[in-house]
Amino acid sequence: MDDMKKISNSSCNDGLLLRMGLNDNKAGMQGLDKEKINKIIMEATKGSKFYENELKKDQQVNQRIERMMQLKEKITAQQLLKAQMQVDKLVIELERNRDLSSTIVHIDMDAFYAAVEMRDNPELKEKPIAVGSMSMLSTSNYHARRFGVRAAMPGFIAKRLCPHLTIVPLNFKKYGKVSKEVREILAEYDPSFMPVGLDEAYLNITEHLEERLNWPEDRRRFFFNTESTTGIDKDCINMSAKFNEGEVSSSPILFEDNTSLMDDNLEQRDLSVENSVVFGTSAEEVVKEIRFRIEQKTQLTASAGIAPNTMLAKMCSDHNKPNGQYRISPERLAVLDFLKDLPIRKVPGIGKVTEKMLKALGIVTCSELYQQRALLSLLFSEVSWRNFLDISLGLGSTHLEKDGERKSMSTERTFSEINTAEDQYSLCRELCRDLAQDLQKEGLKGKTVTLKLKNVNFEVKTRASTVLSSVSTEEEIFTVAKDLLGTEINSVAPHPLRIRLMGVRVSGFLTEEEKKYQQKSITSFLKSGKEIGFLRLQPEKANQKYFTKNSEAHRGSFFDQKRAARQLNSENISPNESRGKQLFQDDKSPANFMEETKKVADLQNSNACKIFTCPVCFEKQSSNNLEELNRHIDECLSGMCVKDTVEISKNDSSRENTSNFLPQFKNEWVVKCQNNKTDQLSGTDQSACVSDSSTDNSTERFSQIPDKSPSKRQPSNLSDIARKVCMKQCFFPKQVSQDNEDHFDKTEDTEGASSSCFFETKEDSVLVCPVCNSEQKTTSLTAFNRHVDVCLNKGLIEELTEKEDFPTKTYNMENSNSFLSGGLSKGQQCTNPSQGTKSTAR
DNA sequence: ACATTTAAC
DNA sequence: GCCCGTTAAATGT
Repeated sequence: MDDMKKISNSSCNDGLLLRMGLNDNKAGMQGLDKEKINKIIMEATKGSKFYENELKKDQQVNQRIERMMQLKEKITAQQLLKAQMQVDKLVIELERNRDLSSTIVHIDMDAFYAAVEMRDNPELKEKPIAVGSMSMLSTSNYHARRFGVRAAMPGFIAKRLCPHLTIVPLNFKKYGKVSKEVREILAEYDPSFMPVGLDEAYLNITEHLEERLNWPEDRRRFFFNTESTTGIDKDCINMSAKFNEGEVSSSPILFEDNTSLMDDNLEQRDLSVENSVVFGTSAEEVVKEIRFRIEQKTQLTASAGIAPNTMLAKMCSDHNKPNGQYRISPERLAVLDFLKDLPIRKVPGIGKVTEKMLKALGIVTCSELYQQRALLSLLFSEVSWRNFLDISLGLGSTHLEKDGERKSMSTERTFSEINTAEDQYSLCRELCRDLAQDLQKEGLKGKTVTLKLKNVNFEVKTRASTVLSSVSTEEEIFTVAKDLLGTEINSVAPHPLRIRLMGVRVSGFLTEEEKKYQQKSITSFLKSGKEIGFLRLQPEKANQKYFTKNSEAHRGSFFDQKRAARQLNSENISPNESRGKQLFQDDKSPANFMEETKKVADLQNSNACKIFTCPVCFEKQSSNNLEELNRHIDECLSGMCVKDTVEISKNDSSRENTSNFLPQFKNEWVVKCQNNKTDQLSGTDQSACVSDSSTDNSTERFSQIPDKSPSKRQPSNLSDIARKVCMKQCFFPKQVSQDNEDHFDKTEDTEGASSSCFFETKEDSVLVCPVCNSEQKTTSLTAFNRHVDVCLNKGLIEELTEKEDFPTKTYNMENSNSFLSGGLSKGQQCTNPSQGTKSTAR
């Protein structure tokens, strides 16, 4: 299937058109020669919008090549020499680490979809067929290939090449079922084999080979399925017949590969038991066995490659297809010999464009690729030329890594021209609906929505937008996508946007930890929070702070639980008093939480409240939809976050306040801001953010004696409070453990009116440390703060060293700085250690 | 981070 | 008349 692909869209590239020829035309089955195929394709395609666009793309590639050639002209002999030395140093290193000890197998089903269709409908057996539609073919059988009918070719062109072509519609369910059958066999040889699509797989049979050496013969004996073999084309693909005829080692298709002569050609194949065959213990024998079993089980044939790494294995499976296998023995020279004259286009990862670019440099084969290694290192990016070097040395991955988490999900549709905005929006909504469904199936939520459009001239555009709160429902995705669509419609106005394809993608998925937080995020918070915040109490300052804090941090159940407990308490304790030590000793029981949850539910059902005052911007928000309100608050807060960051960089005193008191948080904060930057920050603001974090030396905090007058600690405005609140919430979850939970609860509670405790306390008073719970005589607020600070850090270390899933050293204070900056530089999601601690999510 | 391109099946 | 759908990664800005 894969080398049919190479022909796709390359009607102007005649070099590729006849690669696949099976020269043995059967009686009555005419094929077409290369010129004829080319001519027909050209006639069918020339002048079309599609073709025009192909030409345009081709021009772009040519320009790219031209730029490369200009770059090449400027390279001096000196530079080249230097590059040569550097690259060759690397080559030595690579050679030293060459690993030939693994045995990797690549299995590739022959013309898979077509073969399945032919199996299930004997009428098709002798005919040229293709699977797909008039607009696009997925694959074709070998009869059809003689006419130049390939995968990724539109059906209508295929029909011109081969008027008798039968086009069978796709039936993925069926292919999936067959694929599963094959995979069941493969799993026996490598339980962690790696499927690639429905018709391909990589296996690492290194272990199997070792075990197999001790296997008794009977364990390597397999029986013919006489039923399934009867219907198989004896001339071409019936392995069973070959075994039966005893021409096992001389079979022209299956065993023609020279490697089978190298190690086990003398092996006695035991056919003594009726209708059975015993396979040997070599890699070749294992692969023959696999292919035999696949055919017996599915009546379909497979090709296979055996080599020391995946790249070579894949190239090997292509070498003797269909229904053949090939092995590169695990020796350096065997590898290099295989590559010597191999066209680079045969290498997985080298596509049409790369081929063309390299050809412009006179590179066609892998050995030429090696010869030009120095030049390539000067013309291509590091990743590219290193990859080229690996290719030319025959290096590849020697183990199969299972594919990680999915990174995006999308859906797109091609249709006949749609040019009214109305239709486009409703189509967009439909796509969002489909995508939302798929996302929910996998429980995914993402932060980036990408809209893809292809206009009637086949020009493709993508537009993306990253939002603060992740999206997963139709409505949420559509909200973002429709804006993107609107922008595009406006950009061509007053002309209509004429499109033939639309797609929607969601990416930037939440990590597992983020998901946990998300489950009980702002929405659930406000559902419960509104009871005390919006219904019961006037939006006084203290409450505003409270909400700002809680809604901003999308943190989890810890806060929900604490909040619920506190709410009960708040009914007995007036918000303006007892924020000191008394509060620290309050009892919170799990039962309270349950009660509270129930209350919240009741409240929600009652739908009592319609007008809220936003605790951030103070504007009245009329809505009976909590989600909407939450979104508003979210936006308000994020806007404030950004403003505030700028403020931090400008206002030294406020920055010192925070960094002095709870230095850890600042990094958190910056991470948050960085994530928001494109929405709100200019470039300079961004850099302010980054430098802010990089200059924050967390080790200093222990030695540094803060010298801030209490008045300077006074929060000056709401955003200042919000910042503290935000930072604090990022911080607390990672410290929470069964034991000291309550202490933190108190701390958090205090934060609701934090100024009364930490900023307005008279000197010489006794304060209870919210961390260690001990009484601290404070001569100055600074001293008390310092104590809390040290306590917090101690707690942090203890907490984190208990967690097995995170390397302790990462959170060692001496290293925390580099850890945090490392996290920042990646620009990834919050790399806060709290993400890894289980204590935060219950 | 976004947009586009390349490559794969 | 008629040219897919989905994902990942590299590349350019």
